[in-house]
Amino acid sequence: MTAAPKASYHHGDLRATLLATAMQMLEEGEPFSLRAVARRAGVSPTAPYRHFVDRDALESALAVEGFRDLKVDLLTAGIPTSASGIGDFAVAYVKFALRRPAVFQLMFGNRCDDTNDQRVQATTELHDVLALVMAQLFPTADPVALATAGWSLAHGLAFLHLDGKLPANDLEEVEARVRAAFSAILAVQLDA
Amino acid sequence: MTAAPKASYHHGDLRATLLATAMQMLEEGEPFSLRAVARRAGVSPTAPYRHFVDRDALESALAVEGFRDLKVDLLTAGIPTSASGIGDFAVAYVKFALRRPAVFQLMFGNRCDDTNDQRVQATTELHDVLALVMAQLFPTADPVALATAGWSLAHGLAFLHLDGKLPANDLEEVEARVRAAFSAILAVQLDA
DNA sequence: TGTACATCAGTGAACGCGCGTTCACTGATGTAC
DNA sequence: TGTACATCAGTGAACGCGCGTTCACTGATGTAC
Repeated sequence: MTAAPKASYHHGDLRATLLATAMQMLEEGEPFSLRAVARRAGVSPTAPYRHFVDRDALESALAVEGFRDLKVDLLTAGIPTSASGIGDFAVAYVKFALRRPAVFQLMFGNRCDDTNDQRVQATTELHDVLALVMAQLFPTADPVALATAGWSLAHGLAFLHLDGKLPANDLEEVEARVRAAFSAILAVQLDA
Repeated sequence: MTAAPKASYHHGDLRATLLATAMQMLEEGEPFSLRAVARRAGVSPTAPYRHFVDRDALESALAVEGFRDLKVDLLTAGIPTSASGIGDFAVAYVKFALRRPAVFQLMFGNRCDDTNDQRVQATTELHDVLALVMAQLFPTADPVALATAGWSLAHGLAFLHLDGKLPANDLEEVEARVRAAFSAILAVQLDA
């Protein structure tokens, strides 16, 4: 599985190995640290500094990978072409969060004030795509507000499940709850 | 401001002082640790162990305080009696999160599998209240699903703002976005 | 093609840090007679 | 009311931990002549 494009230097491709190792640790729920990643990659504690300026740089690179993967998951679920399609989209989002909680945390659970941070860029991109989708689905509504709402709803469901505040026994239960939440709120009939 | 009900023992009421100090630190964004709290309270690093079995016990007590305060904030905003009232409720929720991010994190950003954990109890209570509210507002809908949706939407908005994924310059901007999100999604007209 | 040199990926020892927690203690407070 | 004692809140030294990061290094690889 370790793709070694050209076994050139000492290790081969330590940068890629470190990223893969770190991602694996995140997925296994192991506590994450530069030293721990190096240890697991079978390399000295300081070797990562040849490839990442500091711990934050590694984290950032992992977050970028996470955003790439999330994008793939969402596109695989399919761009919504109907109101019910939004449910599939949201389910894909929440499932990603539950399958890779530590990665999701890394992607979203950080201040990242820096406007140049790729994490902020990636979320902006997601928001924009959602707005386009909403504009097509509901031509009469405010697409940006709808995009914010849809995203926030999925995001809230993801985090509440992640943190055990909405208890569920299995993934199907979660999926059903996500769909129910979206259809319930979209179906609301306002009185006056 | 330090209420000393009866100056009885050595300190007076160290437990309360520790809680207040810790809460203050959280609100100031200071890194939180047992030692740091003790230091700031002017007491030896081990004194807290007379009142909290371990670090987690202190955290838990702080979270409980947080939930009490959040409840007060929400009730002050007023139980919604109309669809637009939901917006006020959500605004109060998000404002709490932005005003006291570290406390909010402590309350929600934790696994807490333990069913007896007061954090889980508090969230269940919140969910139940919301379901009652929804049942009164929209008698024909599924109140539990609507409660989940409303809560998740507010929760998502809170965390996305907290983590800088929905940039805003001031509180008013956030408030406007929250209201817009709620009214946009509640106003959606489904086609078929 | 062969040799001398430069590069730079990875090493290993060491630093200072703050943490949670233990332990035996001390000394102020509360209580029994 | 006064004294002897028990309680137990807070102390202070010490532990082991893993962390991020620095530094001078070494030795394999790539390159220029």
